[in-house]
This record gives sequence, structure tokens and C-alpha cells, in this order.
Amino acid sequence: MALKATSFDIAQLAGVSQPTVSRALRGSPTVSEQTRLRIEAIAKQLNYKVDKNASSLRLQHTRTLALLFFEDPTPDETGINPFFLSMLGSLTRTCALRGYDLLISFQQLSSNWHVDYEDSRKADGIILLGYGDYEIYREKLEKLVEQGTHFVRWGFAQEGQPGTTIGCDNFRGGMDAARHLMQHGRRRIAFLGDASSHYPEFQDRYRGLCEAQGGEGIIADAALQVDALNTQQAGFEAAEQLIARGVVFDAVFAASDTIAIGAMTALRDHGLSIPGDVAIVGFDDIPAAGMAHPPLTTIQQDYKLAGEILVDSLLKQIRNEAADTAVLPARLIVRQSCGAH
Amino acid sequence: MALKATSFDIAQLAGVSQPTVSRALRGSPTVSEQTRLRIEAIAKQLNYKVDKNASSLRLQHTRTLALLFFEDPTPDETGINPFFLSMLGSLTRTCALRGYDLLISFQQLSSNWHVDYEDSRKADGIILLGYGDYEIYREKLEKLVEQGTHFVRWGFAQEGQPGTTIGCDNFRGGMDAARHLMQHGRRRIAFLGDASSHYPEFQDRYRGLCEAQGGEGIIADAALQVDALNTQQAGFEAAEQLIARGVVFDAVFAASDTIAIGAMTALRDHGLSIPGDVAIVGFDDIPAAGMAHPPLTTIQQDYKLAGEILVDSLLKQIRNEAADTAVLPARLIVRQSCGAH
DNA sequence: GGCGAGTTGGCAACCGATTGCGCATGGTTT
DNA sequence: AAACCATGCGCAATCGGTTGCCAACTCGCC
Repeated sequence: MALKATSFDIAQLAGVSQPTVSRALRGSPTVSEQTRLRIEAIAKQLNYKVDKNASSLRLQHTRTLALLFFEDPTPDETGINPFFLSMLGSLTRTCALRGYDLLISFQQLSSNWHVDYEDSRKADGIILLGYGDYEIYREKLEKLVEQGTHFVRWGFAQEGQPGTTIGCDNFRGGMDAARHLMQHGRRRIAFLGDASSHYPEFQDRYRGLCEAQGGEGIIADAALQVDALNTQQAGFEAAEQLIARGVVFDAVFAASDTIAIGAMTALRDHGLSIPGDVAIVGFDDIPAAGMAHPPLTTIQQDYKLAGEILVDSLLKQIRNEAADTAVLPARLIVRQSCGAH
Repeated sequence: MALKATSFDIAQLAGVSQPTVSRALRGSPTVSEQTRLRIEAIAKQLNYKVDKNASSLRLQHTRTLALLFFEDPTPDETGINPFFLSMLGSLTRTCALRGYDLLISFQQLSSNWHVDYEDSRKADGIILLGYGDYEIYREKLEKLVEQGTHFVRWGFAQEGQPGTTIGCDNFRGGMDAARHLMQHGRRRIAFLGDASSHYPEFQDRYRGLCEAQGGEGIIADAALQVDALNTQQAGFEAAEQLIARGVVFDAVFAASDTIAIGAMTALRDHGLSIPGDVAIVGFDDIPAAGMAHPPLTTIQQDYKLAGEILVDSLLKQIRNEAADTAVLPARLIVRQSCGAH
């Protein structure tokens, strides 16, 4: 392998000094067009690329962002939450558009990721993605702001929270789902998903459901709520548990599409028709939702927009502009599992 | 924000020279344990992290790997191939275990990714992941080896191919699928998936199917093969097209689980029962396969092993050891969609 | 022909960590 | 007491690109 070309090599060939090469390549107006063209030609011929390490060292920024992905409940690799994966696509695309690279890391909540990226100057900022008990990492978040690290978080927004957070309106989404089901005559709506503080997003969705039911004079029945982590398997088991309880229900609002799809399997296994016997609404609008059997009515989170806002918000912070916590709207997507058609 | 601490700050506080700090922190034996301990304590207190840019510049390596992901057929973000996503999880995990970071980039085949990572010294090596017509990027692959770039590719292996490739035994996987279906009495096996050179992996799976059928004296019927890209939508449409052709078939071998799941929806829409009327076998064993309705029998690619081998093979090359092209076994996972139960 | 304004590009410092070389210091050996 | 060695650490160069400052050179105009 030939040694990589440096700006010195180019300088020599072009008969100019090395700094001139640097200036020419970054388009400084103090270099005449003629020499710039000559230098560019030689650079291309030598397959020269600026050494990002040297450049970053001098410039004190790297033009890369770090994405920290963490999911606690499934320590094995059964799979990453499909919604986050969609987000990942949007994130990488937006980064590329803005001229940034993306460094990815999967983490357990327990590890000490909080100091490892911006501090070592591998990234200019950090994007935090993952469900999880807020209290567990509140301390780390606080340390991040204390150190002046630039970061944004995807998740539920909460008063007095350290840093800036972008999230979707889970509460309203939950309300919309419930209202839709009630409009189609369902009165006994079960909720599948962890309603404890472990998944604050799920909790908000559940609160939305309860609120909407309250508006119709229905009091939420605790027997209709079953905890479930965010996997198909958990959805399957939660539905089985719900059936085993022997409670009457004519609809299921699942905290996520993943849970919904798992639950549908269980419901059918028990001879319940969808949406005939049980109407179902999910949350997220993951790609599989539209192809489920029947196609799943769901609350859509706009991951495309979310990815853009996350990146842009982080970039703002890096430029030392203020970046506000924002709540994105959630949108009801009516398909067939809810019985509206 | 406080300025980041440098090794000079530590040196001053510890009353030693800056190089001594560097030596102490990387465990050089020429520093006495006593001073090392003192330096480490101060470093921790100052929240000091080695500047990776400076370090990489000096060391001429970055301890990060770049993952180049490319999928041509779906330029929109309908979603990344789930199998690759599983792989992504395995890849990041393995990288973390080996002490490497992972830089991710999604690319169109058309872009000139081939020079942008190792040359700019942002990564020590490149992992190429993606289906795609081999000929399109053969030229780029050749340029990579010519430049001495370290890289591994996931995909089908082929004679005289530039660089090292890790892939799964698609041909044998196809044979296994076909044999299993035939053992359960199916004679008219349709194939859903592009059999042209655009997806060489799919082509191999199809060849395996034909070979196995030939062993039983069955001649492959071209009317039983329908092209499909690797999406659920494509699988859905391919199945519809197959039905529209009016040919007789009692089984479907889908080139991927994604296609299989889409096809199942279409088959059911037409009143065909699975596996009663039509048995189905997929390929990949993506997470959704086990939760499909009915659970999908499929050929499993061991993404966990694949990720490890890809990373380790790349790391070998980086250490200037020889890394061989390897073919991983594929394994039949029997569930219910094939009618074996 | 001389002077000022405007270009063009070189010099040297710098980003922060790493490492070969060599100098002290203190203790051991004959 | 002289010679010797090991230990512990500092000096200075280096990785490659960036940029403030200043020098040289060009051109036009009086």
C-alpha cells in the first residue's frame, strides 16, 4: 500500500508551500483561482483526502455526531425497537444532508456512556435514544449539562428536565386512540403496556386513554391494564394474561405496534376475531403495522420529522444557539384492525 | 462550559512533565506506580479524557470501523432490511467488545463512498453491507484493494472477487427449504424473489431450489417464479401476480422473510389457507418471522455469528494478517407455515 | 520613474498526545 | 572510593492541517 498523500506532497508537486495547499483546498479567497485549480488537480490525481484527525485537532470539532442507543429490558439481541430503527434511518439521512457523520453505540443504561464521546472529541454532540426509566439516568443527564456537553434526547418531556428533549405527544395520542375506539362503539378498552414509570411514554399513552374515557363517563378498570415490555413476545403474553383474567373487553389499545402485533397473534389463537370481537389500535406506525393481518390502525409518530428535528436541534446547540424542548404531534392512522371500515 | 482538561493541566497539578502523564495513563512501566496513581487520581478528578484526535493523529489509527450500508431498490425510507438491522446490532456489539467504535453511513450505490472513510483516517477499516448487483460496484471494490483499504463485505462469495467476503450458504439454504417442502408432499413450489443478477443472494437461493427439485425429477417451471424486491409490499404484489397467472402451486419459497410475510397477506386475501392450501418457507429468520401468523418456517442466517466474523476478519486485516472469505451455514427453522406440524 | 493599493503566498505557531533518547538519582558491587 | 546499573522522568521531535501576520510582487496611475 502506498503511503497516503499529505498536503506536503501536493505542495511539492505544485511548487507552492503546504499552507497554500490547505487554503486552496478549503477555498480561501487569498489563493488565486489558477493555483487553486492546479492544486485541486494534483490532489485528485494523488487521491488526497484531508486527514480528519489532524483537521479536527486543529479545528476543535469533528463534524460527527454520536448516537447513543439504549434499551434495558432486552439485554439479548432479540431485536431493536423497530420504531427506533426507522428513526435511525432518518437520523443518518439528516446527518448526511447536514454534512455530519454518525457514530453509533448501543449501550446498557448502566454503563458510563455519559462521558465518553464528546469529551474524547470523537463527536461534537450526542443524541440519546431509548425508552427507559427517567430517574435512572437523570443523574447522568445532569452531569452532561454540567460538563457543557451538547446533547438532545428523544423521549417524553418533563418539567425541569436537564437538557433539551424532543418527544411526541403521547398523551394526546392516547386520547385520540381511545376516542376513535369509543366512536365505534367500544366501551371496554384494555391497555397492553407497562403503565409504571419504567416506560414514561407508555404511561402517558395510558393516561390519555383514561382521560378520554373519563370524558365519556367511563372509569378505567385496572383489570383491563396488563404490563408489557416492548416486544412481540411480551404483547403475546400480555394478551394471554388478559384473557386468562376473564374480564370482558371489546378493544385493545396497545402501547406500541410491536405489542399490538404480538397481542393479535394471541387473540386469534384464542378464537377471537379482529376487529369483530376485539378492535385493536397500536402506537408508532412501524413498517410492519400496515402489513399486519388485519392491517393495524395506529397512532403514527413522525420519525422522519423527529430525526430531522433531533439533528437540527443538536446542531443548534453546537452553534451555541438555544434549542427548545419540543413536542411533536401524533396522528391517528385508520386501517382495519379497529373496525372502522 | 469549562475548558476541557489536557494532559498539561494534569502534569502541572501533579508536578511532573506532560509526557509522563501520557505514559502513566497508558500504563507504561517506566512510570513508578506511585506517580501513576497520583496522576490517575488527578485525571479522574478533572474528568480528563484523552483527545482521540490528537491520539489518532499520532498513532495513525483511530480504533473505529466504518459501516457502509447500501440498499438501492428503496430510495425512500420505507425501512431498512430487518435482517441487516439484526446484523447491525451484532456488529455494534462485537465492535464494542473489541474496543472499537462504529461509524455508520447509509449510501446509495451510486455515491463515491469508496474513498471517504479510511482515506480520511476516520476509520481503520470498512464493513460493506447491502444487497445489490455485484457488477455495479466491482470497480469500486477493485479500487479499494488497489488503495490498500481494509474492508470486508457481507454477501455472496464469488470466484476471483476483490477483497474478502463473508456470506451465508444461500444455495444450500435454498436446497434445504425445497427438500423440506417436498418431504411434506409439496410438488409445485413457487419462488418469490428477484432471480436476476440484481440480488445474487436470491439467485443462489433459487438455484438451490431448482437443484433440489431436479433431484426429485421435478423440472422448475418458470411460471412459478415471480420477481420481487426485498420489501413486504413487493412480496404482496408478487403473490398477487402469481395468483393472477392462474398457475397451480401448493408451496411458496420466498427469497426473504420480508417477502414471505407480504405474500402471506396476499394469499390470505385470496382465501388461501396457510399451510393448508399453500405452505410457505422464508429466508433470514428475522424477528418478525416467529410472530407471523402462522409462525413462519424459514432458513436462518446466523447474524450474530456473521457480525462477529465480519468484525474479526476486518480486524485481522488491519493487523495485516490474512483474512479468508468464508461461507456460513444456513439452518432450517421449522415452524408452522410449512405444514410440518 | 516612483508610489500606493491590492494580490498572492510563505513563515511559524498551534491543536494535544506519543515516544526515542538521554540525563539524573540512588543503590549496589568490587 | 570508583565504577556500574536500574529506575524514573524530562526534552524535543512528530503526526498533518489551519491560520494570523507579514513580505513580496504586480499593476495602474500620476
